[in-house]
Amino acid sequence: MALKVCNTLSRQYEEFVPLEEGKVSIYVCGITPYDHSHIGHARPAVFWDVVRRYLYHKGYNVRLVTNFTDIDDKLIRRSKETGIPIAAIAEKYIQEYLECMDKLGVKRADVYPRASEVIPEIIDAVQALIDKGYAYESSGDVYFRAGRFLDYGKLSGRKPEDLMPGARVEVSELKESPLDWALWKRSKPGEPGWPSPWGNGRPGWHIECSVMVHKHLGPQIDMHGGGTELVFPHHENEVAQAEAVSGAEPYVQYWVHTELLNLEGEKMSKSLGNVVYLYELVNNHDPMAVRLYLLSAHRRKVLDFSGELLRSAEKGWERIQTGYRNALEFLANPAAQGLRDASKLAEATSQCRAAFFEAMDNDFSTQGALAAVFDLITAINAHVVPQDQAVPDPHARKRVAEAFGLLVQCLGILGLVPRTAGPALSQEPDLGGKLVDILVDVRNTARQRKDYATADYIRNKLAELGIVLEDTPSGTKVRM
RNA sequence: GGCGACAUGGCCAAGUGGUAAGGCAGGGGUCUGCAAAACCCUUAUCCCCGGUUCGAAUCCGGGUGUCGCCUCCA
Repeated sequence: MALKVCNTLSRQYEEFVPLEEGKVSIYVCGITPYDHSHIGHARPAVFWDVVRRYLYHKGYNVRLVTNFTDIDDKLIRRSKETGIPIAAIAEKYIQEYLECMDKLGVKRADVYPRASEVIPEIIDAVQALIDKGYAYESSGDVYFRAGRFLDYGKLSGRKPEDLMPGARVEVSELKESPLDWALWKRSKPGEPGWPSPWGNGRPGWHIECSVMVHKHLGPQIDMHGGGTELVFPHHENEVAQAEAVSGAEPYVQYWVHTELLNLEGEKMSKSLGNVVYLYELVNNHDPMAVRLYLLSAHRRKVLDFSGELLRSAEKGWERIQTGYRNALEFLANPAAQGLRDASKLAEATSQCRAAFFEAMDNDFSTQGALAAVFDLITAINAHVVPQDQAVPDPHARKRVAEAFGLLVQCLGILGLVPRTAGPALSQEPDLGGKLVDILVDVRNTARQRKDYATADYIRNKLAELGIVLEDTPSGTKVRM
């Protein structure tokens, strides 16, 4: 099967062929750590984590680089307001971001370069652009001459002449043209700066990414990601800078953008006060349910966030885990030798396998892949039944192992990790587990006496503590 | 003003020409002391109007609507 990717540059689905066989280089624009990360930041992170896992599954050696913009106007402003050094602010929010990513099951990137670490490389790139006539110095600032780059506008589909009228571009007498952008900014008093051939200054925003890509991945890369709002001007400018410096074209083979995430229909904005912070979300909800929610729509569609949608994902995630446990318990029990219909389970397994990989190959359609997972769960639950309802079958264990193996593989690619806490607390030697076991015993004794008032009381009280009791033909199950 | 995306059942969401995946919610059943979980059954002709085609949610044209970008932003 061939992987197809919808490329922002061509606006078409293209078969994925890496520059170098067996290797994939990916750069994804990261965050500016001047405040708490919000749910929107998690979308590209989770999406690219899945891409990375899938490419790995397909046998590629994947190298992923994501930056932190730790020099920026917002950080400078924040530092002035609070009196806290820029580096300390950045460090705090970078750590918080990484902790949230860990909880969401996002694997760490191979490199997390920071703008402040590549100042020499940035100065070299800016100098190279000046030398080639693509940039000019003006009162201590250095600007990129947009008009000089003939392909300017090819990524975003904009023509330079369209951008002039009505556009709210920054007007500056220092620029030759309103379209030009700053590669290097002279530091004002009190602002951080680094010595350069043009005086004390700091890098403009766009240049850091091109430089980091070049430094960590080379002049040309396979995939570049980020939110759609970055297509113009950020990525457009990046292309111009990178190709002007290196002469290598295309800078990026596949531009893969993720759509934005809205909050109850509106753009998240601090001024509106409708921001959902990631650390709160991840601490108050099962991070895996959050992850499932983030994967519930294709990356190129706007995703809306609401409590209702999160609850929906939480229920769905519980369902997946129930099926997972169901198969696991069967396999853990050597006496289990029967299924409702072993051949149907086998058939369903192979259909789900095909559907899952077809969806993933189709521009990483995680929602389609999830549909296959849910179908697999349904098949497992329908056929892995209590043994008194099962039909003994010599292939039963093999069939369940296949289905479970596929489930583990699919969840692994999607990065969804079921709770590993055993199905029964009795397997855990801690005091709490033992106490619950005693209560379950007491309750079952009461049930035998038909003392349902006592039985329900115990069940309800445990439920209040988040401990769920389920009576099944094979005994009472305990779930946390 | 320019560029672009999207409009599918109560909510969310697939579908890249052949007769509508999946999740949540709802209804009916099975199971259960009752629950829970699970399983089975059940709810759509795809914004509107034209056109192309044997055949379109899927292609083309025109409307209407929602949203995003063009200024910091995942």
